[in-house]
Amino acid sequence: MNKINRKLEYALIGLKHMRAKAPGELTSVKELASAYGVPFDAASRVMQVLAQKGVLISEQGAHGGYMIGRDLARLSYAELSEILLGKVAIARCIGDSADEGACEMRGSCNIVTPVQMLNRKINEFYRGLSVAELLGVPSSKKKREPEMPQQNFEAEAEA
Amino acid sequence: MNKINRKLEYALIGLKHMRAKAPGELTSVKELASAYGVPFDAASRVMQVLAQKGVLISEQGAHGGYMIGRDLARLSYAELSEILLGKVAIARCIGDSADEGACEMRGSCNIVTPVQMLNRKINEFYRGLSVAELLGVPSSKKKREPEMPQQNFEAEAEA
DNA sequence: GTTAAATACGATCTTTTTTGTCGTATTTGA
DNA sequence: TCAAATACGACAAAAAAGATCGTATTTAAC
Repeated sequence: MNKINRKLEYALIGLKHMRAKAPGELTSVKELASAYGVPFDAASRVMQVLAQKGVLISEQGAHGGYMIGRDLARLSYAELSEILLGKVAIARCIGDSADEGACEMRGSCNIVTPVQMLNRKINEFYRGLSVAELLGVPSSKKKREPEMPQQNFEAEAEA
Repeated sequence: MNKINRKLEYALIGLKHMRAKAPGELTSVKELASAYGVPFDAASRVMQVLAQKGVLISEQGAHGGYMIGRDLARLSYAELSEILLGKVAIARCIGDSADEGACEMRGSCNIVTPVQMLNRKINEFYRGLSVAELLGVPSSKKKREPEMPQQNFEAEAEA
């Protein structure tokens, strides 16, 4: 669950759109659909999930809509991804505890450790990347370019 | 194409297995299938592709098989992934030139830049990570004592 | 109060992607 | 000549992703 899929796209599109608005101003899904061509139902579902998790705040009824409910500088890309797609797992053998035994080759697999390490590195990177940063800080603030955790696969193995 | 899928798994499993062998010693797909439970046909095709690209060297005929054909320290994970899955693309709008216009939302999309930035970072990371490193360098830490018995199939499994 | 516009959400259908299998040809050592 | 291996195109099955439908609920405006 690593690739940016439609859910994640719709989330980012919506968040970027809403971030440009005045505080308290709402955005309807219809607005997103007509502005970006995203499918109404699918995008709607994504916003609902984000609202459940507090990333967005929803107002029901006529003139309802969504607005940003959390400081995006304190929302990591990892967290956003987890909300929509579940834990960041670069392969089957990683997954949530539910899928833990998903791979039938466990036990005879000789690459469990490498895969786990790679997954950990990706995770660290995603966790250190805020959604605000990803979307591009609109103000004049200096943007910190987060780097992938560099090399040292062996060195950090026991960290 | 970012996630480790079966193709990449079979490739890594095979490479790790072959790396433990003496120079010139061949590994048949049948051997991989019985040792790790990987499906013969699927794994076979992966090895064929790797052989076409010079990562492996194939010997046909009876007693044939594959052996490593390139220094894995100079083969990046990015390159391996590209051979099997095409260019590393974290979203549709990135892809190979063929898929370039794959996303119908281009033109109205407000997150092209963020997605490209993220893709670039991932790419850099994958490009700086060698397959040797990923599989765990069997050097300093795990230096093998002078020539243990060679048929160490089971010994390789590290799960 | 009725209506219109919006979110809420379960269920299902469709499409796409991934994965595995089959059939056949070719190579090569014994 | 046979057996064991790679080579490879074509197809089938399975899984995942994505979109849509139906209905309920909320709320502002009239």
